[in-house]
Amino acid sequence: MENEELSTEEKILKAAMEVFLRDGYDGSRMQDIADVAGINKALLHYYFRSKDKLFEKVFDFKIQSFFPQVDAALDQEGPFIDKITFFIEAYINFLRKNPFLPLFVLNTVNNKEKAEFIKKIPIGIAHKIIPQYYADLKEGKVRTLDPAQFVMTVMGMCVFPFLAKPIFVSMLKIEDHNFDMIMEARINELKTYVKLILTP
Amino acid sequence: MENEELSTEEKILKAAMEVFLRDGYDGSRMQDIADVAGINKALLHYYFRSKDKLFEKVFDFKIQSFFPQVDAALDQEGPFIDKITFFIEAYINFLRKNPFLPLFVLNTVNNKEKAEFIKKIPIGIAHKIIPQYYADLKEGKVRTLDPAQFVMTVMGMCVFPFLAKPIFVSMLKIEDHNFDMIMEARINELKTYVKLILTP
DNA sequence: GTCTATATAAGGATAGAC
DNA sequence: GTCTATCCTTATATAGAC
Repeated sequence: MENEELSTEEKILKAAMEVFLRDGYDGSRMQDIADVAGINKALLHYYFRSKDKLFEKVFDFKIQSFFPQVDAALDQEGPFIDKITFFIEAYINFLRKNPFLPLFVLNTVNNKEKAEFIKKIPIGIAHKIIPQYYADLKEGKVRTLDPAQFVMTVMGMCVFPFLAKPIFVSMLKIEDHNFDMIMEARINELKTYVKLILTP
Repeated sequence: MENEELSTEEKILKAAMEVFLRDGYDGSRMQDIADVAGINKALLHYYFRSKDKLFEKVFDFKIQSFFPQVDAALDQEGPFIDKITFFIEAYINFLRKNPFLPLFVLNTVNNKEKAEFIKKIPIGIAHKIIPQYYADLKEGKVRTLDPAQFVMTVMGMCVFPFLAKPIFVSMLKIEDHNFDMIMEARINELKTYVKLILTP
């Protein structure tokens, strides 16, 4: 809580990220954000005018730390299988540090008031990945499958445990602090899965 | 809209399901539910006392139509691989008819006010599936892997496209009505994937 | 820039007539 | 059981002093 060095605007943004990600837009209160920031409610409006505008700033910031970083894993040269395994590692390691982000993003794009936020999401994965798949297919390096289905599968394998963490913690009877270890181990488990799926 | 035959209580429940599943607990308004039900707000409280109580009824009802039906796929005898492929088919076909249910459940169990609702979820899959996996492993019928990780994977493969539907519709540039066709095709695609992962 | 006090609106819940 | 009218709390937003 070394907020001493942050400007008021930064303190507000930091607090807003914490509260919006934890409670969602509808479940968040401006008063809660002010409390976490250690300032009063009026200042939120002084800096950001409205709850909507503050939320949009938080969403923009989080999106920019999310998709580009993970998509970058797809940018380097190499065979399709390598790109995918690299993506899995980057994605899960990012989620281990940002476990609430997936539900936050999914709620936003599924919210009828916020549906146009989908435009803010830079969805590079399909474009970057699918041509590479077909190139490798021609060379016999990968099995025949539907690359769109495969992309959905890989993303789901990575993200879902973070979304359903309370259910898995309860179902598998694990301690909360064990969860991160399981996610770390999951990286290699998923690499094995995708190699089995992709190798002809 | 043949609500004529329904009792008032049933009309309210039906409307509450629609609104709570679409907008979430925090995003839902008692007035919206009353409007959808075609009655006035006071009647909601007459029948269900409070928003919390109404929500709990909706959650209970949906959970009872969800987990038991899908878990039942795991109950019949047979090899592990067959159970999994049967589960995939039952699960995806259920989700095609209930596309909003996953986000609704995940938001509920991740909501700090509703976290104890996790106890209502009958999580049979781990108990039913993991012993069967080890039995088949001894007979050399399945590859060595971590069954807990595998369960998370299968669930994620099935559920995630429904959670992220707006993103995939945008990313893959598909029409909204094509989505269901893709999910239908997904059943066989996923059956192939799990066979590749599981077969020694 | 930061605070306290307050305006204004929204939404859950209830009272009371029919 | 069903309605209209209203209460009361909560929450966003603003006014104005410092």
